[in-house]
Amino acid sequence: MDMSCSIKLSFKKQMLRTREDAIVRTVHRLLCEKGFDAMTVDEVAAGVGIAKASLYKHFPSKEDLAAAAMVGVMRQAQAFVKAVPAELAPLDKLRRVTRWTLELQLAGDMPTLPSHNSSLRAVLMASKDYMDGLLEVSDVLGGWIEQAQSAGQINPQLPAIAVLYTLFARACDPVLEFLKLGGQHTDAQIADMVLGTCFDGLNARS
Amino acid sequence: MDMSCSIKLSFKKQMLRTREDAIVRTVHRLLCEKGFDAMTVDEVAAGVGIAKASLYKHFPSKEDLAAAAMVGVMRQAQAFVKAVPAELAPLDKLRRVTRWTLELQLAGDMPTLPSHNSSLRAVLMASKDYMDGLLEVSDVLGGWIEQAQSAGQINPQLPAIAVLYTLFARACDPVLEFLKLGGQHTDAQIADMVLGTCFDGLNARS
DNA sequence: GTCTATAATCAGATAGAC
DNA sequence: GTCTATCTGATTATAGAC
Repeated sequence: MDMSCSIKLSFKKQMLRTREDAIVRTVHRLLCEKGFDAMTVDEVAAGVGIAKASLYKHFPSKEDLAAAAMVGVMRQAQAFVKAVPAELAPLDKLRRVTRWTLELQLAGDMPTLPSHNSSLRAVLMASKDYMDGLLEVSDVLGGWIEQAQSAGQINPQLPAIAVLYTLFARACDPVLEFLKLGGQHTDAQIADMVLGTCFDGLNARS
Repeated sequence: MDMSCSIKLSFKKQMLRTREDAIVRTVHRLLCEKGFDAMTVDEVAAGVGIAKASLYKHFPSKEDLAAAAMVGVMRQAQAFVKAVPAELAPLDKLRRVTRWTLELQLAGDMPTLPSHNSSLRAVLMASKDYMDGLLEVSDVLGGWIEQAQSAGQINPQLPAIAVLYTLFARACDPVLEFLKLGGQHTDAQIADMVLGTCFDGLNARS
């Protein structure tokens, strides 16, 4: 008897979800194109094709808009990490994930956030979805790092956390952008150089 | 006969110079503490102890304030590079300069600018003092890089410009900040780790 | 050149009708 | 939930007296 009602509700929910997906996609695109600071809420509204006030019915602040987009990025990362072939050596797993972040940036598909914005950090850290993803990715990578160190593939004298941060930092490495602007190398060459520098260093191998 | 006049002028100029030095010092401090975006012109005026309108008699814009501070940083860099002992191996010269930038950051003495701000970039690139310093530092480092590559100390397969960018990027490496926040290591240890990772890579040496 | 006071602008967020 | 219209606060920059 109330089937029509439940169908209506589900339909409404689906519409809501679709609308919010459209918002998040626009936010993601703008974060990739110009970064958090340069992105305005007006632009987001215009990009989605709705009024700014409507945006605020879905997300309470600009920071929450960005956080929603970052949850999507983190989900992508979780999916990629899970799909890394288990039979690879730990070092090769780390290289694959790192290369993936480099390629995302080179393709213009990596959002850039200001690392010193405290209100943004607060919202990100208050997001359970984001933090769960970040922690899971960190755990998996951390395990690979320790395995690689035990196997003598990664310098065992480095604290694992330092290795983890160094890999995370590749996801916003300004070297990529500068080399790309130079126009002297293909994206693949740039990725190879930065990946090589990260793992092998600048020194010539002895 | 007009000696008193020329003395007065010189005195005035000296006062002007002193005042502008005070402004630049305050700007430098605020750029180190909070970065360009978070720094407001009101804060600069309050820090110097003068009215905001007076600031604008000395510098035409916020960007020019930052540029003046960056000229000072660039002069420091030029002086440091010049003082590197000529008898060192090229690789060791590069390591010294890189370590110096790491220590500046760890000491909280490195200004942070938003790399995507176009108006700021325009003002910086229009500053002859800044660009001259940047070019000279780049030239000297570039020479050392090529020497180190010829001597087989730095990977000769890497384009020199990629090496240069990689070293410049250490001057704003977020890994330093994260490791410092962790509180598990001293500044010296952090500098050692990042310097080692930069030149030797994450891999265990074969 | 320095000040007080104010302009001008921009962007995040909200009120209230529908 | 969506809209138009507006508020609010922050911030860069300037006018004009002294």
